Amino acid sequence: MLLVRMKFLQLLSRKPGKLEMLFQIPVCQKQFPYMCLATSACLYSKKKKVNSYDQVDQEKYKNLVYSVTSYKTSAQTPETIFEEDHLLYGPPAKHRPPVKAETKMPKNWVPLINPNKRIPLLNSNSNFPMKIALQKTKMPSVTRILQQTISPQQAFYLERWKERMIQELGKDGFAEYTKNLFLQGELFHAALESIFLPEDMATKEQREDVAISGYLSSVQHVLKDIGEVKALESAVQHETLQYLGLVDCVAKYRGQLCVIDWKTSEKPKPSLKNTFDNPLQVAAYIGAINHDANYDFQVSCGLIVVAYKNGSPAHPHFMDPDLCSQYWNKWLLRLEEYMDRN
DNA sequence: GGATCCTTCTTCTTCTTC
Repeated sequence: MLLVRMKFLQLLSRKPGKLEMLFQIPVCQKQFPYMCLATSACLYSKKKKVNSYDQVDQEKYKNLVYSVTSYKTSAQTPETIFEEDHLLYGPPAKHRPPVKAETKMPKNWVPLINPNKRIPLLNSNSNFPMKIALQKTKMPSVTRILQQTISPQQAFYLERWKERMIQELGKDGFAEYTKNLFLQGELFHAALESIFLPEDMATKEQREDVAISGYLSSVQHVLKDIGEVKALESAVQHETLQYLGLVDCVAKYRGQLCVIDWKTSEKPKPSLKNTFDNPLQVAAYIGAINHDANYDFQVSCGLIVVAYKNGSPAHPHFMDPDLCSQYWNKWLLRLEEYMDRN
């Protein structure tokens, strides 16, 4: 045992950054209780007096030392912190098995598709897309609800990322960086809007913006599959569930009517799973449109298009009605959580 | 005209080797 510990200390002195890394306090200390090297030091001093190594659970501490020496901060996740914690302190007193998300159902379930909506036989066959302005109401918005009910795990990774970025860029540098990202997203949206609007309605100053030309070429192959644009940047509200949002675009994608969300991204997002809460956002908009009397149609599909700055082909993630229903249930749970808290 | 709102983004395990 002594040998193992000495080896451990040697290792620490060999790798100068290691000790600091071990003591680095994570952001969400409450949610992810942290192991502390003091445990080991404390044991050591005790052991000096008692001198009874035989009583020590050799296997347990061998594992502990191994876990301490083999983990790096970059590999730290809520799971690994839990694991280390478990190794040190044993199972938590009040341990409940995690509830499976798919078995959890919202208390107040409302269908995604509105069974009572009457669709006119002859749709208002107007050439230009709908654009309803936001009303001033007390209703919470989709993004606000999603932001305020983010999972502890997502919050942990986001906060960690933010801290690292600030360390690298400084507070002002990081603010500048975020501002730029937002601006690109906004410019990209504006450019798409003028592409979809009939020529006479589009803004005259259609100057080729260098900042977003990459995103636009990234999305070219998807644009070919888009038609019959029915709404652009239009406000939607769910009349029974009482939330609102601003829908990017409602149009047909390969013949199917979709709520479309255009995203700009620095990292590739080749799968829907990479888009975090975006599918919930889309499902929320679909439900809202279907329960909003301003719209004389219903939508049952979604599309998330992830565009890239360097112009490489965007990833279109199509959400069929079944997938939309699954995310609709997840959204209802988040909405419920928000409403319970507010 | 100023303040507020909705969005706009950001996360995701690693490596021991030719």
